[in-house]
Amino acid sequence: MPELPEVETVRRDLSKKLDGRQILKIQIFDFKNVAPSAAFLTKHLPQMIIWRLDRRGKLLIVKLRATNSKLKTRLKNSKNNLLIHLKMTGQLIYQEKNLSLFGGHSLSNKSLAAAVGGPLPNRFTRVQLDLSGGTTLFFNDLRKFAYLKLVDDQELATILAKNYGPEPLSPEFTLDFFQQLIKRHQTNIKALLLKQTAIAGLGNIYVDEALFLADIKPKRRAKSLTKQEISNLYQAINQIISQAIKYRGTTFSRFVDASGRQGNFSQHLKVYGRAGQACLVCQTPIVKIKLAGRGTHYCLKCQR
DNA sequence: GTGTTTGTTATCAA
DNA sequence: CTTGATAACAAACA
Repeated sequence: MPELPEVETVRRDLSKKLDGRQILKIQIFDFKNVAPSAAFLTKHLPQMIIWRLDRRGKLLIVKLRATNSKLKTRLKNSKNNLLIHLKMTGQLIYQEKNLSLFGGHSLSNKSLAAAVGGPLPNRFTRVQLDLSGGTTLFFNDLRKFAYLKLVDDQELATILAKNYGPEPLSPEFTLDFFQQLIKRHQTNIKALLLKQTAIAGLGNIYVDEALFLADIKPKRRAKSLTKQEISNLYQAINQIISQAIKYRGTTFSRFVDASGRQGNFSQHLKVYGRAGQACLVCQTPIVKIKLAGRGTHYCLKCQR
């Protein structure tokens, strides 16, 4: 379940590998979640150059540019932003020329094979991009939720403005903003933190972790939080997100980085996935309930 | 066969 | 109009 830290890990990895590379060929094996259409991408992506990778919340933005001036003119107001959303089980895996991740070299191991699904391309590969220098980018997705969408600058601006609130660690995410956001909502605090239009980037894992760190029960009405609690939660969110980025994200089911490796933050999780196990602070068993339609983990004693 | 997993959107109610 | 709550989607796994 890639959330902000996982997408940021992929963005940083891929940025080093992809910046300046040319797209030579695109093969689309699954057409369902490709926009505007598979035919459009197949026609327009080849020859484009990847010049930068951006991210907004959980959305990865591949900035493209044309290779020659003729093409540039034609594409001036054209679709040169490739949006990639990994949703639940999407993966972007980069492979060097003649160097399979499974070819018996050092990275090859069982957990890697399990998370990726075997040598690439495999049955989970939805799109394959052949790039300059003999390199390849595989877009894998077990469940078909993840998508690719090619848009122009105008569409991109609209999408970002409409769907994404400020994100943790950004200048826009101030304590003042956070206090006002929380005060004007009646819903439970977990549902609010999950809402991307309110705050972009948090998902189920980091919401549970941040609420534990701030000693706040997920079911609490947002409005009922005291000024001190809001401040604690604000700090908890920033701390969890920056730690998770530092540890290259959390692998719970299938997240892998651009080299197919799992994230290291899993071992730092304090409540997510620990139902029935002792709270690391007070030893009370962690409970699991359903809230906002999601599995929700918390400590009955620590979180009020 | 059943229940579980979650990011996001659709839908409906107030 | 906004806000809130819930179902639905997808596919594999225990």
